[in-house]
Amino acid sequence: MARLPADQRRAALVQAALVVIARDGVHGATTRAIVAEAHMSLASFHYAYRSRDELIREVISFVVDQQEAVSRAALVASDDLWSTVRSALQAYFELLTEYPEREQAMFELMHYSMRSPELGTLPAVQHGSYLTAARALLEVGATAVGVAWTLPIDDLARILVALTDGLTYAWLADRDDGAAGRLMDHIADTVAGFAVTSTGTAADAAPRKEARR
Amino acid sequence: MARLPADQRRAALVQAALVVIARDGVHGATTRAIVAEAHMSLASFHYAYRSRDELIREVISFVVDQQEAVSRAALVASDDLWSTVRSALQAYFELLTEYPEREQAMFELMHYSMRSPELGTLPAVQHGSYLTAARALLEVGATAVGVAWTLPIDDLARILVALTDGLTYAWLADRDDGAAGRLMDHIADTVAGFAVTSTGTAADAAPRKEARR
DNA sequence: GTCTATAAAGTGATAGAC
DNA sequence: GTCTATCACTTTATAGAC
Repeated sequence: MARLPADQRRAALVQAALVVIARDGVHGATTRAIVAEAHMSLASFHYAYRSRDELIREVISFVVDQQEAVSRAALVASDDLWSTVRSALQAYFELLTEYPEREQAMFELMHYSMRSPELGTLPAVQHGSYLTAARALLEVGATAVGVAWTLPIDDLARILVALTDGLTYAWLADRDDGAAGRLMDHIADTVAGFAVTSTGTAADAAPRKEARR
Repeated sequence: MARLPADQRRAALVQAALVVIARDGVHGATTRAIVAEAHMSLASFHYAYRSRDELIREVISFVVDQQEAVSRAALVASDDLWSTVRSALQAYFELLTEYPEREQAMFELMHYSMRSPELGTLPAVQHGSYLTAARALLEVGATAVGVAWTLPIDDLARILVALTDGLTYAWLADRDDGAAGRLMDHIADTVAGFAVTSTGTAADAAPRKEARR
């Protein structure tokens, strides 16, 4: 194996670990499986990392940071609020259906952190980053369409995250695309239902609302 | 160790496994840890079960069945729909805060099943039982108060389950009781918002709705 | 820095005495 | 039916040659 600077080797191991975790779960992400994925020897692993836990810790930190960056880039405001939310959800859902193992890996990493006394603080950070991303989406959507929220944006962000987590969990369990679509419609309804036009009072920023049912 | 009929020994091992999984996670639920919890020898385990996986499979079946029974018993209709939903959520939430490890164990068991080709069908079953429980709650609540739903009850059940999963997940991550309470208020709002009085047309079965915000 | 070889401990499962 | 003792294997981590 070529000689690599330590930090570059560490980065390669983090990437390999992500692949293995997505494929085999956190449980299957042994040091041997990871170094095989990275085409390294077992000793090289312990040259770069003191222990397996130290690597897993860095994997979690990495996905938290990355998560924040990705969701920030996914914000593209449509012409109306409902469509903005709905298409953002659709984009996420398509990512989910294309790489289900990846989303499942996120859940598993979170549960792993919760079990580790040393990593116990990371789930709150990870969830906080989801809330931050949701708030950013809501802010962009609101200013783009010119509406305000009828409840604290932190509360609305939490509702949005809860619904999205539930959507992910349900789809991972039963893979029902149709039900997922109807659930996403409802999520857009919910968000749009909390909007009022800045000037007027009613919430006609949502073209779809709960009609057609 | 006393001589036990096989099925009784199997039941004891399932219970012990649940304790260990709640305490140490699915990963920590080794055969040795489980028999220690059950005060048995390692050989007794393999006398009752062919393999560890066979036990885990039965553990999952057990929690799915139990889950269905528990939620069926928790249905006590209040005077109005909003309160019925809200108090059912509160009861669940208090269970969650008292035994967080138990709820986390449910999630972990589900993820474990998803990774196992042999157990791959169980997550859909487990999720289906959640949906069934939610539908039962909605039916009891509706008939007790005399309302009908403005969308298919299966869709509403899915919304309810998604929100509850999201509630659980968020609280496990950040342990924010206040935010959880506000989220439960919103869930009750959502459900009540889909109700219409059987005679009239408006949905004044909900005393709280989205007001006071 | 990178490798092979190996230590030390843990795992699921089984043999065989009682 | 229940036990102790042990097999065969995998795990993380390290020693030491190069």
